[in-house]
Amino acid sequence: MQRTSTECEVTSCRRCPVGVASGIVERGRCPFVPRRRGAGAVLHVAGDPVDRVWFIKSGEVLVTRSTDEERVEGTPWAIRRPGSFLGLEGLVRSDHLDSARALGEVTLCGASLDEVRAWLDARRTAAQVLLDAVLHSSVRERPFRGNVDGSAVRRLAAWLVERGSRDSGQPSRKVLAGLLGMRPETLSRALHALAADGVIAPGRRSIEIRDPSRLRSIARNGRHSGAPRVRVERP
Amino acid sequence: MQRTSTECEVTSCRRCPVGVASGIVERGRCPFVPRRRGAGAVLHVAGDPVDRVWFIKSGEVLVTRSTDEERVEGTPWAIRRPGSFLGLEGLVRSDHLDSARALGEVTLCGASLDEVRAWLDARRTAAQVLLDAVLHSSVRERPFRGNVDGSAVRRLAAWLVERGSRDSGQPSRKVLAGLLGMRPETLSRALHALAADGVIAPGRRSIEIRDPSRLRSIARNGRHSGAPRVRVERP
DNA sequence: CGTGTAATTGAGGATGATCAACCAAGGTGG
DNA sequence: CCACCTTGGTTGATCATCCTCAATTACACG
Repeated sequence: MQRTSTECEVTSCRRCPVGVASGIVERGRCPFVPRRRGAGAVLHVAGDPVDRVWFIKSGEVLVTRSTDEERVEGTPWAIRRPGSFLGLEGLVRSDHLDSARALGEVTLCGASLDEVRAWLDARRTAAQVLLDAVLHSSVRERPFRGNVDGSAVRRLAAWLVERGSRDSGQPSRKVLAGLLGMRPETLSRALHALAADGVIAPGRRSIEIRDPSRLRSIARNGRHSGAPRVRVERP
Repeated sequence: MQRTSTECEVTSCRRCPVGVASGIVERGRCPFVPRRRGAGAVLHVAGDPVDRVWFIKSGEVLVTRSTDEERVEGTPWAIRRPGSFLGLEGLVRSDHLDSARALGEVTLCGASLDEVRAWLDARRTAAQVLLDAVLHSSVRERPFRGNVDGSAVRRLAAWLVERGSRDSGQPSRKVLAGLLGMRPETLSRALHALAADGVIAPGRRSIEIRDPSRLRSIARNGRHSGAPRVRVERP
C-alpha cells in the first residue's frame, strides 16, 4: 500500500504512485497523460457521462455538488489536491456525481475510462494505488453539515484547526463559506467574531491564527466570547 | 471491476466478492471470518485504534461521527449495508474516524489489519474488491448538510425519494433525524408537513409514499403547501 | 396494567439566510 | 494618472427556520 501522496512525490512521474504502478522506471507506459488547465477551467459537470479519469499532479480543484438541478454551480463540497483522482465514480456509475473546476493553474493527468479499466487489469498494483487515493480523500474530505456540526463560528474554527499547518492558499470567501455550509455573509460575521476574540487576524487573502489553543477549544466545544448578540429585555 | 454487491450475492462465500477474490472456489482461504452481533452492539468507537476490518454480510450498521469529544454518541452519518466495509481507514491512518453500532442483528466478517494487508499483497483482485466497495459507499453515502442543502422538509423528501424502492426497514426517528442533519422534533414536524399535503402517510415504523411525483418535485425545488406558518401582519 | 422509552406537540429564542447598501481592490481605457 | 466599471467582500436590518426545553401522548414490554 502506498503512503500518503504529497505534492512533491507526485510531480515527477518516477515518483508518482501512478507512474510507479505503471512501471515507468522499467520503460512501462503510463496511460495517464498530462495536460494543463487554466484557472477557472471546468473539468466536468455533474450529470455528464464520465469519459475520463483525472489525476491531479499540481494545483487545486474545487468539487461542487449540485443539489438542485437548475443551478449550474452547486455548493462547494471539497477541494481536491495533488495525488487525488477525479471521476473515479465512473468505475461504478455512468455519470459524474459532481462538478469540478480548477481553482488555479492545474496540471492533470487524464486517461479514458477504458484505459483505466485496462490498466487495472494489466497492472498488479494499479488497484492499490486507486484504493489508496480514494481512502485518503474520503478520510480528508468530510464536509461539514449545517448546525448539527455546531454553530458557524465553531465550524470555522474547526476548519482553521484542521487546515492549520498546511498553508495552502486560502480559498476565496465564497468558496470557503460553501465548504463550511454557510453563506458568505455568515462566514464574514464568524470571522469577525473570532477576530474580536483575538483568536485570529483575518487578512483579505489569508487568515493568521493568533491563539491556536483557544481556537482548538472553540472548535471542540463551540464556546467563544466575542461579540454576543444584543439581548432583548423582556418583562 | 466488480459489479454492485447486493445482499443476495454476499450471503454465500462462493458469491461474495471477498470470497471470490480469496479464491474460495479453488480451495483458497478467506482471511475474513464471520461473526454475529446482536442489535445495538458497538463495533468500534471513533478515536480507537483500528485493529480489525469488517465486511458486512447481512444487516445494517449505523456509522456515527463524533464531532465533539465529550459526547460518546456522535451524530448519525451513514447507514452501511451488506457489501461494504468498516475500518478500511486503517489502511491510511491509525485510528477510527467514526463509531459504528449494529442497527439490528448483523453478520460481519472480520480480519485483522495485518491479514488485510497480506491479503492485498497476495491476492491479485483483492485491491479491486476493496476499491469497488469504497467507491460504492462513497457514491451512496453523501450525507445532507444543514440548510445549505435545502429546508428540513426538502431534505426529508430527498431522502424518501432516494430510499424509495429499497424498502429496508426504516431507521428510528432519532437516527433518521441525525442522518438528515436535523433534530427529532424538526423531523417530526417535517413529516407532519408532508403528511398534511397528502404526499406521505407516516406510520410509527414505516413511511408510506402516497404521491411519488409530488414528493420528487418537493425534493427538487423545496416547494410544498402543507401547513404554512401563520404570517404576522405588518403595517 | 403499570412503567419506561420513543415520538410528538407547543412556545420562545437563537441562529443564520436574505436583501440591500456599501466599501475596497483591481483592472481598463481614455 | 485618473474616472470608470467590475468583482468580491463587508455591514446592517429583518425574517424564516430550526433548536431548545418542557409537557404530553403513544407505544412496547414486562
